[in-house]
Amino acid sequence: MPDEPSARRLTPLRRERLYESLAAHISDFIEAQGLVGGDRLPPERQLAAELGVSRATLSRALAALETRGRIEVRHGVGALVREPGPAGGVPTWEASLAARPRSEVLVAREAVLAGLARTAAGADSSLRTAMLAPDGRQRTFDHTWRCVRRLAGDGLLAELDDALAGHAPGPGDSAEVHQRLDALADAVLRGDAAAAATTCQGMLGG
Amino acid sequence: MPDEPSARRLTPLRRERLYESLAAHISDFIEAQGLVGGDRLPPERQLAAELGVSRATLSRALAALETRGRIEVRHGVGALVREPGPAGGVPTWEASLAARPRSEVLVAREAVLAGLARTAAGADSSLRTAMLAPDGRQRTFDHTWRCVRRLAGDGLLAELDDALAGHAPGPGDSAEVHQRLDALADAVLRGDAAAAATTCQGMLGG
DNA sequence: GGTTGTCAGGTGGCCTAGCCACTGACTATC
DNA sequence: GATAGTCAGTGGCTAGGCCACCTGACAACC
Repeated sequence: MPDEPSARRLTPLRRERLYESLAAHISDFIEAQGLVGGDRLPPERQLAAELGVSRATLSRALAALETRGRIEVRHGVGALVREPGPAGGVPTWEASLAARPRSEVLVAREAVLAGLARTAAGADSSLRTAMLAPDGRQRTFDHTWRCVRRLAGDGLLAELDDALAGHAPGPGDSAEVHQRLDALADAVLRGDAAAAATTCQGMLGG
Repeated sequence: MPDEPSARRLTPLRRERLYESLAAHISDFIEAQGLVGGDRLPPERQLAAELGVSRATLSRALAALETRGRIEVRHGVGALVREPGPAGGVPTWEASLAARPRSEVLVAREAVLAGLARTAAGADSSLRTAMLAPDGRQRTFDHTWRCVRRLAGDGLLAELDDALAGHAPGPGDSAEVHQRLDALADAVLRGDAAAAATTCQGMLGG
């Protein structure tokens, strides 16, 4: 099948919804008027009339602006322009983590570790056995941890772990760590969620 | 102006809009039904009728889910579940949390809770006694939790808790929760970090 | 004078009802 | 077989309305 004429193919023309253009328009309006944090936008009824749209559509545009952090809509009060937070806008993982001392990141990751271990202990029994059987188990943090992560799936905790791992390295290969890893693996293997979580506590911070 | 009674000051009680709860509800529904990328949600009219809300409100909930990247709404087609991909750009707290089903947020917050409880148990002994003495202790989740949070300080875990709390409410006031809260408070009071953390496990998810 | 209670006006939240625009599949037609 | 027309189902948007909420002013009370 020839698929090369993509160069001449028309793009699907991503139709923009009215309330989305409206949101952009209002955002421009905020800037043009020089409105700053705390200033109030005109009431919905008036704004809708001036813009020539229904109040429902305008309201959706405002809701969109709110989820983007540009304004704050309060029942009985109105739509308030929001001061762009530190580093302009919505906080990102990176910004938050970079601003914290590593000790805090370690504590946080430890908590995430415990949560993941707990989740892993609740995974399917045969899966746990296949991945963590005592024989052939490698006692490095990275290996054991990969197994636990695999068992725990890729939920929000996993995403957190990824983000945190970039700002705080795992432990080394000391005898104490090995002991902990064995205990962790055994607890997960047994399906003992509480024990698995407890084992993780203090694993990184010493 | 005296400003010290901040301890007794009530929180503004962030009211949740119907369409926001609805969005969370639908997100749960997607997960419960095991819908994956490309699957279609029921049409708006039917969904609205089943959920007992107006179509306008339901539509707003879907719009919210769309801006968060959980679904894609196409005119004339329907609402399609989106595969949770990297989805471009720097990940923000909001985007990451909103794109996840509430169950995952609960699990994550539980892990954070355990970490904070553990930290609180390591706080200064006199502080712990002052805040969590058995007499005069209020057994609501919010109150006990505020004390633990205060004891744990405002590190990265606290920031995480704030972010997560916005996307998954705490537990109610059942007898089982009260029992857990008592156990938690006692563990923190004793300075038993492991017990404090263990008590938190399963507190939110049941 | 300061405090407290009341109330009306303005605001957003949500609803009902409906029309319009878009999409996709089906069906004649050539 | 390919094409064009048709149609049912879908989301987009509008109009008008009621309700819950917040605020500020004002009156009543200490």
